[in-house]
Parts: sequence; structure tokens; C-alpha cells
Amino acid sequence: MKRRAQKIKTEIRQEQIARAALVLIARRGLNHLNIGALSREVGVVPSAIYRHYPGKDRVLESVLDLISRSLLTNIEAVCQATPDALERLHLLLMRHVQLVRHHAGIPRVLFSEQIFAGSARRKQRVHQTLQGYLQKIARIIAEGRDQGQIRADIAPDTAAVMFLGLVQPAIILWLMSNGTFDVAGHAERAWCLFREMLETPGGRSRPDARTAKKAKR
Amino acid sequence: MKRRAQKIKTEIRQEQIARAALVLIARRGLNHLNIGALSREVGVVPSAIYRHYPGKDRVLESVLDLISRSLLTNIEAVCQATPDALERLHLLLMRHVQLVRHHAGIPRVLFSEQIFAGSARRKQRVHQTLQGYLQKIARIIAEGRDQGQIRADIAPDTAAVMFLGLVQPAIILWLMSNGTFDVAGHAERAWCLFREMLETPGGRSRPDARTAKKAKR
DNA sequence: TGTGAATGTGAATTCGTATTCACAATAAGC
DNA sequence: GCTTATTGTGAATACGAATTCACATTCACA
Repeated sequence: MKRRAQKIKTEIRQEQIARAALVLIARRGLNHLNIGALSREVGVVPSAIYRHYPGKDRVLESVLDLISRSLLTNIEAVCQATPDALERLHLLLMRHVQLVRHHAGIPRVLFSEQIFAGSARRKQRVHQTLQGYLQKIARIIAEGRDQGQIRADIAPDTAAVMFLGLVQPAIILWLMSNGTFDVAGHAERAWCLFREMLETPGGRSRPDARTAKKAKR
Repeated sequence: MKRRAQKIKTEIRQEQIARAALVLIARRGLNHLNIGALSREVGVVPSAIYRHYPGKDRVLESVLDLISRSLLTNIEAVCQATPDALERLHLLLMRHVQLVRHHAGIPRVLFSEQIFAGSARRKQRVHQTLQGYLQKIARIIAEGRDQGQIRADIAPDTAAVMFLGLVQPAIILWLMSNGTFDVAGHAERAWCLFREMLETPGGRSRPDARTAKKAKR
């Protein structure tokens, strides 16, 4: 019955392990992530994990890398998709929701106690990841302001944090309601209000995003 | 040196233990909360905890009670302080920030993995607490709408979740930055924008909250 | 095809922590 | 003051989970 697992090169296994960890975290949370379950998910025996990682901590680091990359990938994607700041934000919001819905492990890691209370180094690391994300959002907003599309009396930093706030409580509600809460719906409604708030009062009150190009100023 | 702890009635000890737990959670997080440290904080020996609680789980329940009551107390306080919906929200926001800054254990518990991933019962309980809080906020908003002070085309539920979002990411940043991030400052700036967004466009663009009574419609 | 390095395995070890229990001290009611 | 229920104490227990290690297998390379 029990077949011995195939030998796989360390780099591949590391990737496998990190992804499996994210899946397990999504399923049962970071606290329940243990080497036993992780190895089972990968299809090896617990001690095998230590062939590829010096310890559980380093596994977590890899998971954080995975998450960091996902977030930054989203930023880059929306920046390539359109030059319009408001459209970028809207796209980013939807992609963020999709990402989180698909990988529920991400918010679970970011909000986890193990991060807040864990080693100062890990905490620092997550903090920098979040700060980087926020800065990139703030930059998009600043560009929109320079284009006259976004009110100049709004501090991009503040707006960026608010932007995160459009979905963060919703995600928590979603996690706590066993996936019942309609994150995407809330995000869409909240976005409409947020956009109105951002837009320069000079423009139309409800310009269609599709027609609102940089031309108007 | 080591004095035997004084005998104290169970109800009092229970309160002590719950408060001590919240303090410890604020200091080191929910994951690091163990019976040993908890008993030390209270000034007794680990096994003594079991004279007052059947187990660690029940201690957590008490902590949740403490938190629930704090949140609801804030709601009641602001409702008594003023009949003006926008003022209520502003007050609530500031009180919320103060509460969290004073008892950092509160967000640590609410965002904790142990809640999301813990027993379904606890999760359910926290969910209901949050839902109750949200509903009360939504009611304040709905009243403001009925008074013509708040735009009628905004769903109170959505606005309530957004209201939470004004501070939630800020609180997380605050926790991760070791108390460096200026939560109160962000809350104030975010509130100004949020208020503008809520207000009926018919009114002045920046009516002083003190003069904006229900009379105007 | 043979050989060594890389990877997988199962048992053993260690550690932290929740919980239990028999016993001691204390407070409250008579 | 005496008795008894209540509360505190220290040792013992139990359990889960991380990690280590000696040994087995397999892959890559010559």
C-alpha cells in the first residue's frame, strides 16, 4: 500500500512544500500548520521536510515570499493593463479580492498572531511587504493626482491605507462567516463610493470608467 | 520569599484572570498565552487557574466577553453623548482607536488565527459580536440618512463595513510597526474624507459638525 | 554498470504546555 | 473557637509537535 515517495530535487520540493503550506493554512489556519500535516500533504514523511528546509521557520519564510510575490505581481499587472489611475485601482481591488478568495491562506498569514507576535524578524519582514504594497498604491494615487484625475487635497498615503480598508474588514467577515459574506459585492459597492471621493470635484459626478481617459483635464 | 496567594472568591478571580489574559495577549499575543504565564500574572500557581475555569478555552470565552462588552459600551456611550449621526460616528471612531491603543489585546484576539481556525463555536461567537457591532453602526448611519444628514443612496451596511475599514488596516500597521504608526492621525484624516463622502451633496461642502443639526433637509 | 551524493523513512528524543490529583492552608458560617 | 467548604500548591501525568539520527533507497553521472 504505502509507496515510498519519489525523489525530487530540492528546489522543486521547496516550492511544493511552500505551496502545500499555503493550502493547509487556507484550510485550517496557521496555528494548525504542523510538519506532520505538511509532509502528508506533500506526500512524504515528516522528517523528509528537513531535507529541504532547516526548520519550520524557513518554511514560513517561503510562504511569505510566495505572498509577497503575489501582491507585487498584481500591482505590476494592473499597471500594465491601463495607464488610468482610477482604473488601475479598480482593477487592483478586484484582483486583490480574487487573489484572496482563491488563496485564503494569504489573509490568514497576514493577520496571524504568529506574525504579530512571532520573531521580530518575521514581523519586520511582513511589515515591509505591506509597506511596499501601500507605497505602490500611493504612487498610483499620486500619479492620478498629477494627471488631475484625483483630488490634490488628499494625501496619497492616507488614501492608500483607506484603499486597503475597503476590503480588509470584508475579508475578515468572509473568513469568519465560512465564506458566506459577499466580499466581491462589498468591494464593488465600496469602490464606487471611494472613487467618487477620490475624483476631482471638477469632473462629472459619475464619469463612466471606460470613457474617463487621461484626456479630460 | 514565596508567599502563598490569598484566597479570593471565584467570581473575583475569574475577572482577574480574564483581565490578566487580555494584558498578556496585548503584550505577547494570543499564541503565547499559556496557563503558566497567566497564573504568574495573576499571582497564583498554574493549577489554581483550574479552580476558577474548567480549562483554557473558557478563559478565552471570558476574554471575548470582555471585548464584546467594551465594544458595545462604546456604542452606547456615543449614542448618549449626541443625537447627531455624524458626530456619533466621529466619536465612535476616536473611542475605538483609544480602546484599541489601550488594550492592544483586542485586535490581537479579533484578528487571531485561533479565532478563525479555532472551534466553530468560538468563531461563530466572534462573528456574531462583530456583526452586532456592525449592525449598530449601520443603524446610526440609517438614522442619519432618515434625518437627511447622510446620503440616501448609500447602503448603511456597506458604509458600516467601510467605517470599520477606516481604522482596521491602520491598527494592523500599528501592531506590526511596534506602535510607530500613527493610528489616531490616520483615523482623523480618513474620517474627514469619509464624512464628506457620507454627507448629502445638498448641504454645504464642509458644514461644521456642530452646526449640522437635523433641521436641514 | 557501478558509485556516491541526494533524498526518503521510521524510530527515538526533546520540549513546552495543558491538565489532574492528593494534600495543605485559609476563610466563612455555626 | 470548631468545622467545613473553598481555594492554593507542588508533583505527576499526558500529549502533541519539532527535530535528530541511523539506515534505506534512488537518481545522476562516470
